[in-house]
Amino acid sequence: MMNIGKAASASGVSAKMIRYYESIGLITPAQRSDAGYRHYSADDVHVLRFIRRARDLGFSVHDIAGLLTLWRDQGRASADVKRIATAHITALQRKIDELQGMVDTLRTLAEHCHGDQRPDCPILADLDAADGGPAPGGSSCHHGGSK
Amino acid sequence: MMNIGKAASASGVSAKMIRYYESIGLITPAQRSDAGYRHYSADDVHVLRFIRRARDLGFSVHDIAGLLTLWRDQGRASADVKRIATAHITALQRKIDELQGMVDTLRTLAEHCHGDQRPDCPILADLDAADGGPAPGGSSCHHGGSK
DNA sequence: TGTAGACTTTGACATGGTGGGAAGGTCAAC
DNA sequence: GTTGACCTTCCCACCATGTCAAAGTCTACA
Repeated sequence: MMNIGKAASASGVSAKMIRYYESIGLITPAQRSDAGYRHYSADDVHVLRFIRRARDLGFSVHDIAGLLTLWRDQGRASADVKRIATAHITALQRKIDELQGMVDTLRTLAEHCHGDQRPDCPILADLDAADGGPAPGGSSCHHGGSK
Repeated sequence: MMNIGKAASASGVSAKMIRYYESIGLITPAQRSDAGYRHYSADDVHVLRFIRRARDLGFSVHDIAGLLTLWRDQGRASADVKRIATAHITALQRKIDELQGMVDTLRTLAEHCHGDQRPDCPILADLDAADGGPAPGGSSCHHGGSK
């Protein structure tokens, strides 16, 4: 049995996060010493490592709760685990695509920006009037404060 | 001149966010009517659209503050704009790589998970002992609650 | 036995950008 | 004059994590 600091370094989960996970019910409340110190067994640390690994793979705390339940359930169907994982993959991929879209746009804009002393800049021009709507007070650059 | 709701729909920035941007100093405080209602000009909406576009490209509010300053500065150097953009591209790419790493790992694990009624599951096995450290209380699966 | 230092406890507050809602004031149309 | 749509400010929530503070506890050493 070890204190929270030891459990933290052994699991890679900070003491703060261990307390947090306990507070939201992701892990069962730790045993306490007479003085109120939390005590952790090697098995507890094992659970924390599981959580840490799942977090590293980007699973939300909500997902991890599901994975932990399945992990502990000897009669689980691997299909249930796979379902959580594939849903997560899909979400991650969607996020990646979104970010990639931003990068693509920005790269294109940056490529066409000469990046020197001159003020002319396609990046700002894009931000200025990307929607093609009316650009009141001057078309692309030159905005000396609208108020 | 229009009220905040109109400015919101015209710019694509919610009224809530317009007030927030004002509160953090990203935009200058709006003019007020006698009753205290905020009033926005077409130019103000233009600024809001600029912000909206930059947010869509994933720029942080901090970055946008810099971009707005440059936008308004007729004597700016395009190099300054490009610097912000390329730094942002780098950050985005780092995030993408991180997420892609997660996806790659998860895809590999999911591929090897038969996903049927059987409990055996490489995804859980990975989470269980990914660090290769001591797995106290039983190696891979079978954890009927550690407490 | 005392004490120093490392540890633990709870609690509050911050992050970032957004949404929701409550309680109350204003405006426009009818 | 009333109704309904709008506006105001203020507070709370998210998600996962960090920081800091005040106070209590344990351990090792003199």
